[in-house]
Amino acid sequence: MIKIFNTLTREKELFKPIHENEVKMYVCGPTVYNYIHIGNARSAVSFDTIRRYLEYRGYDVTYVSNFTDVDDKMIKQAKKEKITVDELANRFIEAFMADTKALNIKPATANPRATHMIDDIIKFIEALVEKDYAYEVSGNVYFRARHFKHYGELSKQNIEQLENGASQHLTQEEVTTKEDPLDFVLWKPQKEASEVAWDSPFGKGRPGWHIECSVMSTKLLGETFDIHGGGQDLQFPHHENEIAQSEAKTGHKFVNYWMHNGFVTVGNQNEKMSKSAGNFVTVHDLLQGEDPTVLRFFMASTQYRRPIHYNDDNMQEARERVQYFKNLYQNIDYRLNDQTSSQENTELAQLVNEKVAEFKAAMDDDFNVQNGLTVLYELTRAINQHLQESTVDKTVLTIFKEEFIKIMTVFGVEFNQKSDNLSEEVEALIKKRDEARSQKDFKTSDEIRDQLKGMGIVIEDTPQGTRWKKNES
RNA sequence: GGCGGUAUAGCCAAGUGGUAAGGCAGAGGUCUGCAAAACCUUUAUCGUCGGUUCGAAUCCGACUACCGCCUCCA
Repeated sequence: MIKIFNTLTREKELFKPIHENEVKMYVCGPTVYNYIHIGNARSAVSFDTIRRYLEYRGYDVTYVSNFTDVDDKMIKQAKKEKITVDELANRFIEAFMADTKALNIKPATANPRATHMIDDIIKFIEALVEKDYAYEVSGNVYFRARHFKHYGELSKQNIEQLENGASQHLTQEEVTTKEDPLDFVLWKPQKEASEVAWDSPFGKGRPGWHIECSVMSTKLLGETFDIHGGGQDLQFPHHENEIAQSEAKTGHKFVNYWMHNGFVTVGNQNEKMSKSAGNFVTVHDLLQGEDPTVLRFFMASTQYRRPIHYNDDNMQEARERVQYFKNLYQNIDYRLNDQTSSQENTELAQLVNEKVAEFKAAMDDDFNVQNGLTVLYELTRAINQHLQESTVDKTVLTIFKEEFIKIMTVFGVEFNQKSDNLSEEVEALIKKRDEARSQKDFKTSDEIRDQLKGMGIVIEDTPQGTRWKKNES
C-alpha cells in the first residue's frame, strides 16, 4: 500500500486513486521564456520518478503537465528579442523537450498550452462570474478570494495575514480596481495594441496565471483528480488559487493529493536557485559537459520532498554510482555468457525475492528513494559476491537482472544493450594481448592494454577470461 | 511580523522510545603478473539547554543556526 504525504493535511495518507489501478496526475510545468534550470528539471524528474514508480506498481498513469506560454515575463522577453510570444514559446518548448528527453523523462500524456485553451479559459471565467465568485472592473476580472471559505487552507495561512501581505504589493491599478487586496486576477486587459491578446466578453486581453492550470487540469483529468504536483514555492499563491477557482466553479473537491517537491540549492549557503535570483544553472548548459544519465540519477536519488544540494562533490558521487551500476550490469552479462555451468543457489534466489519486496516497501512509504536504494545496494553487494564464484546460478542472475532493470527504470536510468561490436582491429589486439599474457610477456600485453585504453576500450582480466568495456567518459 | 522546513561522522544520508542503516571520500586488506572490477575490515552518541521515561536521535518545553513561503519563481 502506497502512502503519500499530502500537503493539504500535512500527513502521510494511504493512497487510494479515484479509479482502481488508474492514476490521474497533473504537474505544473515551466513558463517557457528561457531554458529550464536544474530546479525545473528536479521537479520534472521527481514527478517522473513518482509516475514511473506508480507504473512499476501496476497503475495506469495519465500524466498531464502544462506550459505557461503567455504572461508578463513572456511578453517582456519576446519584446526584447523582437519576436512574437508564440515564437518565443515554441523555441523554448522545443528546448524543454530536448532537455527532458536527455534526462529520460517520459513524455507526458498531454502537454497543454495556455494559449491553446483560451476558449475554455473564458468559459471557466464566465462561470465564475455567474456564480458571483468573480467580477470585472475595466477589463480586469478578479476572483473574490474571501468568498471561497477554504481560502488559505493549503498554505495554512489565515485570511488576515494573507491580506496584510497582499496589500503591501498592490500596484496603483490594483488599488483602484480590486475590491479586496486578496483578490487575484483571472483575466488581464491588453495594455498596448502590439501586445498579444484575445477577444473576450470582458474585452481584449489574456488569462491570468493561475486560471490556466485549473482549466487545463479539470478539462483533461476531470473535476476531481488524484495527484497535483509542483514545486514548494507554488503552494501559495498558485495552488491556493487553483483550488479556490476550481472548487468555486465545480462545487467538488479539486485534488485528492497535493505533492510538492523540494528545491535545488546552490553555493556555500545552500540558497534556493531560481530564475529571479539569477543564480541558476540551465540543464542545457550543464549537459554540455555532463552525462545526462548521471544528472538524472543525481536528481532521482533524493526523495522528492528533500532539498538537493547541487555541487561537484555530490555530482561526483552520482557519477560513481552510475558507473557502479553499469559495471554490475555488464559483469552480470559477462558471467551469463561465459562457459561455466550454472549451479543452483536457493539462498541467493530467496534474497533477491526478499530485497525486491523490501524495495517496494521502502518506496511505498512516500517514495523514499534513499531507503529503496539502500535495499538495492545490499542486494547488489550479494550479487557482486556471487559473481566472483567460480560457478554461478545463471537462473538467479537472470531473474536479478530483470528486477534490476525494472528498478533502474523507475529511476530513469537505462543501460544500453552491449550491442556495439568491436572493430576487427580491436579484436585482433585483444587476441594478441591474450597470447602475450599466456607467454607471460607482460611488457607487450601492458602496452596493448594502454593502446586499447587510448582507443576507449578498457580491459579487465578475470578468472573466466579477459573482458572489455567501452569507456564512455 | 505570520506560516513552514531543516539541524545525525570530512561529505551525502536512513532512522519517531530500547543502547546509531546505507553510500562517497579516507585507512588497511583479499583477488591480480601488474592493473581494473569487485569484495572484506575500519571511522559518530545524533545543534544547545532542560524535562518526561527503567530507557530518547526518536516525546514535551525553551533556545540557537540555516533555508524557504507570505511578491514572478519548480
